[in-house]
Parts: sequence; structure tokens; C-alpha cells
Amino acid sequence: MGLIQVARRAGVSPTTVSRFFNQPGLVNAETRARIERAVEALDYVPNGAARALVSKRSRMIGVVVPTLDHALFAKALNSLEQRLMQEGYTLVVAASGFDAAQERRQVESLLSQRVDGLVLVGVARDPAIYALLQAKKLPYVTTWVVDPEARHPGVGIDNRAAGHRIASHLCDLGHCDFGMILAETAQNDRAAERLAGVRAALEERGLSLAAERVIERPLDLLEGGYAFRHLMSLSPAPSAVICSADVFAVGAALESRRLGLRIPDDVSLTGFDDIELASLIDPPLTTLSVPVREIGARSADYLLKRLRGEAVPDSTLLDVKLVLRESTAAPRAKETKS
Amino acid sequence: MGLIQVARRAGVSPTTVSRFFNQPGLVNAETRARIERAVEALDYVPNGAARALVSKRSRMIGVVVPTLDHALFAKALNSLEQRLMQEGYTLVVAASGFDAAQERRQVESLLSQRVDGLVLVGVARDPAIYALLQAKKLPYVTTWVVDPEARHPGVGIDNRAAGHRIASHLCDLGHCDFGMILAETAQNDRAAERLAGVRAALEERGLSLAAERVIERPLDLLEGGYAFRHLMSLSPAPSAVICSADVFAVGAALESRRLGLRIPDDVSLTGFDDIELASLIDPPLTTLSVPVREIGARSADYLLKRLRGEAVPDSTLLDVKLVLRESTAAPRAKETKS
DNA sequence: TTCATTTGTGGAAACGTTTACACATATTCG
DNA sequence: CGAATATGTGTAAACGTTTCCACAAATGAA
Repeated sequence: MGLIQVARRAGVSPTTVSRFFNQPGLVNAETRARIERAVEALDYVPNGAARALVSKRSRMIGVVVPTLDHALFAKALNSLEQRLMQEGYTLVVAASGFDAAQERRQVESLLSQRVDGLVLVGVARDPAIYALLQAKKLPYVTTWVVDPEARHPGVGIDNRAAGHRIASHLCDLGHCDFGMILAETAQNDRAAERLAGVRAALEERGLSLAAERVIERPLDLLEGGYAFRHLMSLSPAPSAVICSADVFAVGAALESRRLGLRIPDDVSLTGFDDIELASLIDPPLTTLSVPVREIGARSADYLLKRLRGEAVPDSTLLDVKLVLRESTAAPRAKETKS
Repeated sequence: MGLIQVARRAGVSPTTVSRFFNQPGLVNAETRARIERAVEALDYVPNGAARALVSKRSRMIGVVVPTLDHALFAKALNSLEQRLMQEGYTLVVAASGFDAAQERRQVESLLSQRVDGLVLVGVARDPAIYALLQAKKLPYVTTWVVDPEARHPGVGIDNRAAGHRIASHLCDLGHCDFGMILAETAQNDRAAERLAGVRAALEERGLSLAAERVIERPLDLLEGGYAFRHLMSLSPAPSAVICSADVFAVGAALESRRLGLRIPDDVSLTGFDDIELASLIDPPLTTLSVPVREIGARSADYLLKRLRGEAVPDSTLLDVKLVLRESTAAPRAKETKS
């Protein structure tokens, strides 16, 4: 039911059939034709398991994302998959649901499936995972972030600098009262870094961000709306709300309409990621553009090169762009205390 | 570097170690403890390739989606993955990019990786794929659709009935002039069926949908806007625009604002899928709710059961709900010809 | 006590490839 | 013309599991 049957039918040895698939150049054109015919006739499909067992390469790349429920990770996966496929690799995916223990189990499972490389999101995770990866000498990349201490190869952006950038923009416009909506930092080092960057920018100007003005929520359009409503109920209400994801910002923008608040006249609003919707809502959202597709493609490239044994720079820091649209403006002149 | 080393260290035979993993109940508690220790000490991870080779089951399920660029498929994948993971299965994904030839290559690749089952989207595809699946006796499900002729097991909705339903709703409101925006039917049988359903509903009432009022576009927010603009430039402009996906409808809604058209006063607008955004835009979108997550979960269930050898109904037809929100209303009274 | 059953374990043969290594024949070169 | 080098092919040993079968010891029933 395999190579041997094909070999028999083509009147050659199994070795030759194997070569036919792996280094066709080495086999005589005529022989090649005979083998081709045999393959067709038998509907032969190589057995990846046997192949992986002996060659010690499965031609599979594993990836663990927090969730597939949001287009962001899915988009990155898409470009990852495309690149890998071009090179004959297959993608094995697992979704951890932002759960550290589950992520660990997933990684173990992927190791067991003998993936040739691994793509992870973020750098903060159960150290046991890194220990295992080290022990097995498995090539891996962390994505979206680049480990500041460079202990792990990564493809991503500087989330802290990005947070700094967007906060600075708002400060430059004259804002002093901020609110922030972000993903739960305990399970999301991207959000944590962005927050740190925002904080740093504010501190440089002698401003600060009170804890009750930092709202952590699961990433979700609705949650963005709730958080926004809450922030705007504080006194004084923030004159600018920074969101760690466009999804939050869009939710906030929709909620603002319900609250009768105008953006940017009453509040400035910023997002993060630059999803398609960001440019389409009213008003178009000022945001920080994250090269999602490139993250996917470059991660693939990194692993591919390592698997080919080529030298690769450990980390790739991608550029983010501040995209100025219409959701930010100077704050309203402060009413003088009566 | 494997079972044997663990066995040696634990002072048992490889067979016993194998049992330890596969039927722990059969091995003595004391022995089990010894093996456990050996496993820990050696950082042993079972070799899935070897396992698959001899057991003929890889514990991997393959899935080919058109794209991961849209949240819809990704969401379904997410629930699919969750269910599979619970049962110890791993998900291998490929994105065909709506390309039939590529889909075929992907399926072959998945067959080669020896997946135990396959999830496909839609039922229209290269017949060679079905032939191969048949020849290899590989369990598979088609999703989103249920093959009307029941030649293939499927988990999905009745897209035609759904199209019929939403068109009927608009007819009942009194609309006569329709436009439709949908995905390219050549590569998307879901869209094609929805269109057919709409057409059927109209015909029942003596109405029809001219070819130039059916706009096929790649699934994309922006495209929805362009198509909408074009439809509204026709004369007479449709009083209702039916979209085969919420993504189109949201794009259309955003565009309507730019055009100075009010929804539903000037045009009624309907979507399909009921994505989260649908309820949040202004006005909230009347749409047809598709149980995306359930499609994923049930597909997983189907395969899981088949792999366990249990009997399973060939097809699962899921309910769709017409979600009435505020984007549809009776058409404006027609201006009488002057 | 004897036989049958349960419980726990091991031996050895697959599974379908790849990969050294060897070898025969044809080609090139000094 | 002989030696060196390509070119094309084959033999046989892995790879790390599972699975079939056998078997010993402990337990239960008669």
C-alpha cells in the first residue's frame, strides 16, 4: 500500500521511487515517466508519518494563538499559511483561549506531532514551555512582540514605543486627561507594553494615568462600549481615550453616539492595529497601524530559513505607522471653574 | 530517544510504556509511578509520527477554508479546534484562497500528512477531490451547506431557504425594486444558493432581479460600499439592497452615509451571518443569523463520532434566524409619474 | 485441590519511508 | 587506452511506536 507497490509496478526499487519524489533530478527521465504512471494508477499518496519518522522532519509548522475569534490573529495566520504552503509546509494550529496552562498543553501536543517549528504569540508564558523548546532544540518565533531582552527570537513591533507614540500625539494636541481601554494585561504582554508606553509618554510630560482610568477587558466590541461609557462617567471625564485595539475603539465610537458625545469634539479616541473598519467608521479612526500580514509572512520566513540551516537575524522589529484620521483633535477649551 | 529509553529506565518493557500512555488502567499503579518518573526525567514526548505510522491514526483533522482573512471562517475554526482538542485531536489548516486548484493541492497535502478526517467549506469543488476522498475512505464533512442531493455529509444551513426568507421579508414590507451584493458565485456555492433563494422568492410574487442588479464582488467591506454606490446610481434605484454577507452590508451602510442616503428611509438594507458588528452599527442591521460556532462544533462532533465508529446522521441542517432590526422598513411611497 | 479467570507484563513483528553505502555502466580526459 | 568521474540504480538497516500473541502469577469458583 505504498512506495513498494509503486516500485513493483514501475519495475524499480523503492529507493528510486523515493528519489522520484525527493530529488527527481537524479532519476532518469524514462524511469521517471514509468514511476509517474504507477503513482497515478495506484492513487498513491506518500505517507507523511513514515516519512517524518525516518527523516525526522514532518514538514509541519505549529502555531498557538490566543484565539481565532478575532480577525487579527486569523489574518496573520493567513499570510503565515500562504508562505509556508509555497515551501511545502503545512500549518498546525491550536487556540489557547488566553489560558497559560492550556497553551502549555497545546505546545506539548504540537511537539508530540513532531512539528518542525513553532510560532507563538507574545513572549510572556509558562517558562516550562521555553525549557521544553530548548530541550528539544525546536526552532520557534514569538510574534507581535520582540523580546526586549532578546532571549527569544521574535517578529513584531515595539509595543511600548507604539504606545508612547500614540500618547505623545494626544499630548501634543493638548490633552491632559486620559482614559485607556485595553486587553487583560495578565494574559497579554502586547497590551501591557502598550500601557507602559502610554504611561511613559505621560510621565515625561508630568502627567499620569490613574488606575481607575485604565480599564482591562476581554477583547470585544461590546466591552469597548461598556468601558467607554464607564470612563466618560468619571469626573472629570477624560478628554482622550486610548484603546489598545481598534476593536475597542470601534465599540467606543458606537457607544459615543448613544451617549450623545461627539468625536473628536467632545472626546478624542484612538485605536491600535488599523483594521479595515477603522478607516470606515464615522469619524475615521486615528490609530496605530500594525503590519499584521507582515508579521505572519516574516515569521514564516524566519522559520523557513532556520530549517534550511541559513543564518537569520534573531529578531525582526517591524515599523508601525501612526495613522492620523479624524477621531483626534485638540481638547475643548477647559471650562474655567465657576 | 524514545519509548525504549523510558522503558529501560523504568525497568519495564516498551510494551508496558506504550500501555501506560494508551490504556493506563491496564498497568499496575506502582509500575505506572515508575514510568511516570522516567518520563519526567527524560522529558519524553511521544513520537506522533511513529505512532501514526503503526496505528494508522494520526489524531489530526484537516480543514481547508477559503480564507482566514475573514472572521467568519476563523470563528468556525475556533470552535472546531476547541472541540477537537478536548478529544485529543489536532487541527491542520490550509487556506485555498478561493482557488479550486489550490484546494485540491491542499487536500492532497493533508492526505499525505495522514489526517484522520477532513473539513471542507461548501460542497462545490473539483470532483477529483471527492474521488480521492472516496478512494482513501477518509471521513469528511462539508460545512455551511448541506448538499441538496445528499451525496456528501454536511453540517450547515439551507442557504437557499435563507435567501428566500430574507427576500420574502422585504417583499412583505412592500418592496419591488431590489439590488443584491454577493460574493463571487463561481467560487462560492453559499452565495449562489442564497441568490437562488432570493430569486425564487421574488418570482413567487411575479417580481424579478435583473442581472445588472446583482453585483458579485470579493468579500470585503470596501467592495460592499462600491457595489452599493453603483446600485444606487441605477434608475430606478432599488428600494432594498440584499447582501449575501454582513461585511458587504456594513460597507454599504457606511457608504450610504457618504451618499446622503438614509437607511431604512431611503433604502432598506439586509445582511447575512449576523456578525457582532451588525447589531452595533447605526442603524442596527436586519440580517439572517448563521450559527457559525455551531457549524464548527457540529462538524467536529460529526468527525469525532465517525472516528469512534458510531453511527451518525449524514447531514445536520442548522436553523437560521431572521433577525429584524432597524435597517429595513416599508419603501417610500412611490412618486407618481408627473 | 483443581480448573478457570483476571491481572499484569513481555517478545517480536510489523508500519512505510529515508538514507548510507555499494555498484554497474557510461562518459570524459590526459 | 586507462583512470577518473558522472550517472542511475539497488540493498539493507534504521526510525519509534503499536499490536498480536503468549505467559506467569494471583485470585476466585467448584
